[in-house]
Amino acid sequence: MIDPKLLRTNPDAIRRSQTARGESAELVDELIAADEARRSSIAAFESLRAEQKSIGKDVAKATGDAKTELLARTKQLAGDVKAAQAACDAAETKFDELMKSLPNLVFDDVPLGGEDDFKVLETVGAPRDFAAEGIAVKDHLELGEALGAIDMERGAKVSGARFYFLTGVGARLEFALTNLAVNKAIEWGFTPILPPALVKPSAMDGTGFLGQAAQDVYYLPADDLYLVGTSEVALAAYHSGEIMDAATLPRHYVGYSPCFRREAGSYGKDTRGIFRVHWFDKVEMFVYCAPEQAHAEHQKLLGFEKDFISALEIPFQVLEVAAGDLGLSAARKYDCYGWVPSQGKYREITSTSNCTEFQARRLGVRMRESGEVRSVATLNGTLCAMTRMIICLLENHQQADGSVRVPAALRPYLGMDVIVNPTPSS
RNA sequence: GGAGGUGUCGCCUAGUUAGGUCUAUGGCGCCCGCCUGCUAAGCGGGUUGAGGGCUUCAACCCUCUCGUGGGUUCAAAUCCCACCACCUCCGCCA
Repeated sequence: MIDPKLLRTNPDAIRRSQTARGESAELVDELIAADEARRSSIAAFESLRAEQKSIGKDVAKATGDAKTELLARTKQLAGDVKAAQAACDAAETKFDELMKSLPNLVFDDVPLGGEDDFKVLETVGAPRDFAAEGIAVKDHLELGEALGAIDMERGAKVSGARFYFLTGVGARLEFALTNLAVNKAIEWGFTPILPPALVKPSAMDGTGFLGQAAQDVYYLPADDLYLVGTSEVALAAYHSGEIMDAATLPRHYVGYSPCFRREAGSYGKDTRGIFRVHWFDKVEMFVYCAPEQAHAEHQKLLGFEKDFISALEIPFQVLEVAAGDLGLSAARKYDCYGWVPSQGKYREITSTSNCTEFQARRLGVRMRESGEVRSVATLNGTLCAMTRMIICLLENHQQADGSVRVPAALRPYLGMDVIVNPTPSS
């Protein structure tokens, strides 16, 4: 949720943001009307309530006829108050609903346009010239199956399409990546957290995943719980309803959790291997900070992502996502796209968003600074999404004989310099 | 899953049996002042929180707030219902 005061102080800023996102600006006028209705109904209720309260005290003191008389008056008042309260609730509910459907304010310098209008900020490293090395590029699935690392067939047998087993060195790769990522994050000052992967509707909604993204979310009706699509959800809701001392900000958390995505609407897209799956594990960074610190924190998160990808020696590009492709909560988003040799292109492996106060306001996360209370800003960023990182590792570091070179940073964690074909087995 | 208990303003706590100055008691802590070589102790005063209004600031005003949400009533911390969290015991379980 954005700051409702903006409706009165600077509605044009909201209109501009809506236009940049390619969404209707009419919502702003609806909101202004709803805000006015809400405010006047509150004022009406409050004055009635004040009268009722003061008469109530007289009743307590009065006796005999005077009391009977007062009681008759208060009875009338009670009905009016009840009606005013109902009107008030209705107006508030309507306003809140509209307000919740309004996406975050996009920063003015975010590139305009949609999915394909991202801006490439930087290219780091260069793809290998496999042809010059005389290597026929294999994709991650071919490599992974040969190495006994990935088992898609049994994934489908047990759980269905877009499920997989990581086996042997595949499983070890995930453990190694997880430990490398978490250890790096700890060095950077993050507090590691293992968050729950099932959350209440309030957590899901507060982080903005129940809007247009709702059809991509797994829901357990018997328990009224959602499976998270990212640990961001639980990490953001972690401090919900709390007021934090400003001196304790910024707070850096690094979470590790499974991520569940229905991938509705992506049928037929990226169907091979583990690129687009219903479940994967991810190490995620999350930051709570004062709004004025948010931009600097965002740059830091991006820096950490670049550091991690670089350590794994994956060529990549840094993109700034266009306004029309931002989620509900983000005011700005950077993606890192890693090189996927078998596809001959860069594909998304990390994403970091500055959500400013949008999520914090929905979740009631605030800070107290010299007596003043206001919303914090939240930011999130992928450190390591396992499946996609494994794809990049296998493909970029494959060698002519089908083995895979292990980048130096990962060797101590994986315990090997090169991943070679195991002795054949079923 | 079954049985019982608990939830009050930072922490502890009185109030719930008979609904009404509860505009919530007291202690601890904290803040200000006095006193005092310094500190401690002592003495006096202040201290629920949130949202909104007004405003240069301060002051001030309003609403909400006794786990949450409903209900009864002129009036609810107090009565009724539902839910949530925690604790104890039983059962089940990695």
